[in-house]
Amino acid sequence: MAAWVRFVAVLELLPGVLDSQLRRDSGVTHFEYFVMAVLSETPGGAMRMTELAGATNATPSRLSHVVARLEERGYVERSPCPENGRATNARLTEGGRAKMRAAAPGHTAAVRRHVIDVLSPEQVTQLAAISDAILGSVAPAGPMAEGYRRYDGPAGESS
Amino acid sequence: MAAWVRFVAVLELLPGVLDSQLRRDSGVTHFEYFVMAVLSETPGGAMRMTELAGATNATPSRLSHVVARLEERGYVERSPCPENGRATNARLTEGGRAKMRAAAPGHTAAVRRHVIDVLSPEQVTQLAAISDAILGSVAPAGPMAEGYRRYDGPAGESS
DNA sequence: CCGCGACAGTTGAAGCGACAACTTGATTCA
DNA sequence: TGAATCAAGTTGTCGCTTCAACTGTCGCGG
Repeated sequence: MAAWVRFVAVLELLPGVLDSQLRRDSGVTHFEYFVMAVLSETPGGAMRMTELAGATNATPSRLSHVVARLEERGYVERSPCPENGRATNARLTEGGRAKMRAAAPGHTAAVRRHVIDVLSPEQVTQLAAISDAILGSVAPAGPMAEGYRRYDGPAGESS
Repeated sequence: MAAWVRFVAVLELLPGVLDSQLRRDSGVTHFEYFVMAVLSETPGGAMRMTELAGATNATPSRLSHVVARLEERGYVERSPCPENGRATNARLTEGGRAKMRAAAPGHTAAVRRHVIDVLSPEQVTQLAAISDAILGSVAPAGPMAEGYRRYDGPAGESS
């Protein structure tokens, strides 16, 4: 029970801290940053909306709103998929890539300072296993099933 | 960084799952439930707003809005503090207590199903320690007291 | 006694996310 | 072929959180 109360506090506070840092320093939310980070790591530079929604653990609706805002600011471009008339491809623009380059150092520093650096290497490993276990019970019941699994294999370079 | 990506997914998905369960089964949000839970555990049954904000990791503004909604629904009552004219005491009503009794079983079951039961006892202990460490860097003045700050500026080294 | 700053809490506007309804393109099958 | 069905996204609305500004109170120095 004590563990749960502390964990709830983390769930409540940490997103706000990360959001604040990115918004203050770079004018983007953490989720916007994460969306652009995922896009910046795709080989082709473009990704279909549903796939992007799965990779970012977002509902299609949320992703649509966010990408619309990012497009308005010139960080992302949307274009209808040639092969699939109902699909849409999202692609990071050069401006979006520049925004990422500018925002990444501050964000990674914040993540390290608030999470990674305060944990021992074993605790980081433990956190990965714990997160995995929780995701296993939460993701199937959540809005996005199986989406997080695309991060199972390789160790990504995001954030 | 693989650990971080998984943890971000948990931060993104878990609150939504808990919120959904409580909202669907009991018509309250997770934060509303948490506020009432803290109130229900106070010896006197009442608590100052600032103290309650600290205990629930919320900003004064957020707590004010939430308590106003809870008061409208008859779950909480506010009364000016006799000793301190500028302070306000929040107290759980009998209706609020009944709401808690009705909502608690489903919520604790959800917490167990999605978090506690999928972790080993050692992992629960590890999660408590990890949460504690993160809280230490995220809420420098401590979440149970005032002095809660959202972001205290860049202090780390950029890589 | 009065003014000034800090404290406790509230309020209103703006932004973001959830939910549901909708549009449009693909698929299935008789 | 053509209607029923499903999939991919989008949109509109509503509720919650945040931010800044505000009201009222306490404490203190002059």
